[in-house]
Amino acid sequence: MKEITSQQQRVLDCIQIYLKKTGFPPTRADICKELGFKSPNSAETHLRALEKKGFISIESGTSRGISVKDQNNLFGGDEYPVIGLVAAGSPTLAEENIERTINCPKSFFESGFDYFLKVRGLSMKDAGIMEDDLIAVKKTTDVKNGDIVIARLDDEVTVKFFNRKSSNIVELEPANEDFENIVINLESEQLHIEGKSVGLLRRN
Amino acid sequence: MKEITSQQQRVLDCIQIYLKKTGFPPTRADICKELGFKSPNSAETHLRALEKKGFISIESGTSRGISVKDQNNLFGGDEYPVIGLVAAGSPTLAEENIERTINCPKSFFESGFDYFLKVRGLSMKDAGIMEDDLIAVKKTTDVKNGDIVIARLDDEVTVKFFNRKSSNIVELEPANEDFENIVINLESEQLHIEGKSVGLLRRN
DNA sequence: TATTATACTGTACATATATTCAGTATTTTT
DNA sequence: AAAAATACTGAATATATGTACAGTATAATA
Repeated sequence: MKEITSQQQRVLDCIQIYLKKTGFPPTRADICKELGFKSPNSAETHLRALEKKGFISIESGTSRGISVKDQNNLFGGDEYPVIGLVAAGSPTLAEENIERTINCPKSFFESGFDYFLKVRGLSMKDAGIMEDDLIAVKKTTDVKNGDIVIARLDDEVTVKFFNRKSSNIVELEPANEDFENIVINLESEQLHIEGKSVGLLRRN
Repeated sequence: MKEITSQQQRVLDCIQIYLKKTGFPPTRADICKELGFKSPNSAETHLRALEKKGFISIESGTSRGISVKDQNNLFGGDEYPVIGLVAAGSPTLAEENIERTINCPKSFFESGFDYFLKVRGLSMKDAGIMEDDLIAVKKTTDVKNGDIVIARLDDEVTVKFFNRKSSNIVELEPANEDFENIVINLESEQLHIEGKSVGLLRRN
């Protein structure tokens, strides 16, 4: 980041104050009005200088297309996708699978996570996981017995307790007596671990 | 704040995401592009509806003159206290009752909320509320039958389903067959509704 | 000394953008 | 049953806005 001149600093301050007050960036004319310039080109040249020095970026041809580069990332929030637990197909992050996104601090769930998975059915109800709950999923294949995992068998995606019985046998256990354990022989069947649950979010 | 429709929510989300990504609000055309509308008037009417309902404000004659009202602003979170569900005494926000705080976007749970309550016991397990879960509590006495309420009887604080049987009789119903309904005669006993659950947060 | 950066005024114009009007259709409320 | 709200398409237009061009002047740099 290069040195900034006092006038450029005034323009940068002006942009930030305007943003805070109105919620959107100023036009060239707005900056002129605020700082007493009489030509929009005064603002323009300052903006170009600020862009060149890396303080802002300007979207060409776009009204109010100024964005201040954030060196002070205060909230560290992020948009996390919500993915529907489709019966067939893996819960990829492809756009067609994303129902919506949720803004949530990065460190909201202890180990960090990658996306929310919307739960279908009640197979884990005794673990307190109900229909339409959002499970915070961390993408990993490093799971231990007792972990709640997101597993894929062929094209079926399911949320269950993970339990490795032996080197070749894995059991996926529901938390609902109406459902049966799923026993998988890794020699004859393919089991894909998408990730594990690191938290849960429910909105009434 | 009036009710928002699902399409209006999509538009509101779109604005927030666009803002986060670019640093400035979208135009009508931008919204159309994002959401697949074919006429800028589709975005316009949604924006007017959102303005009328108080979710955004629009500066007339101003390009990208959309600002999201603070109470809906997903960015810039707040610290919310976590209160232990002590067996005796009401869950006040007094400092000695606050275990810790959690940074969380203001409108993380739809209706807004005031604090997190840490759950003790399993009396609501069939409603998917487990030990150590954090219930997002909105302070209100305006509760309907079927709501999950935080109620105080003498010095005992409890989380239960609310069910008004008649003008004088209220039942507090657990979601666990090992527990009994609590029947309260409002003429002889004091029932204090601290608030209701608007969401739940679990961290593994 | 020539060149580049800074710091402006002023005019002009293409286009980005808000916004109105005219329709159609469905759902919700009164 | 009527009215209002929701949810769009499509076309048209006034204006808000970015941006280029033509100048002037001073300070910093090579």
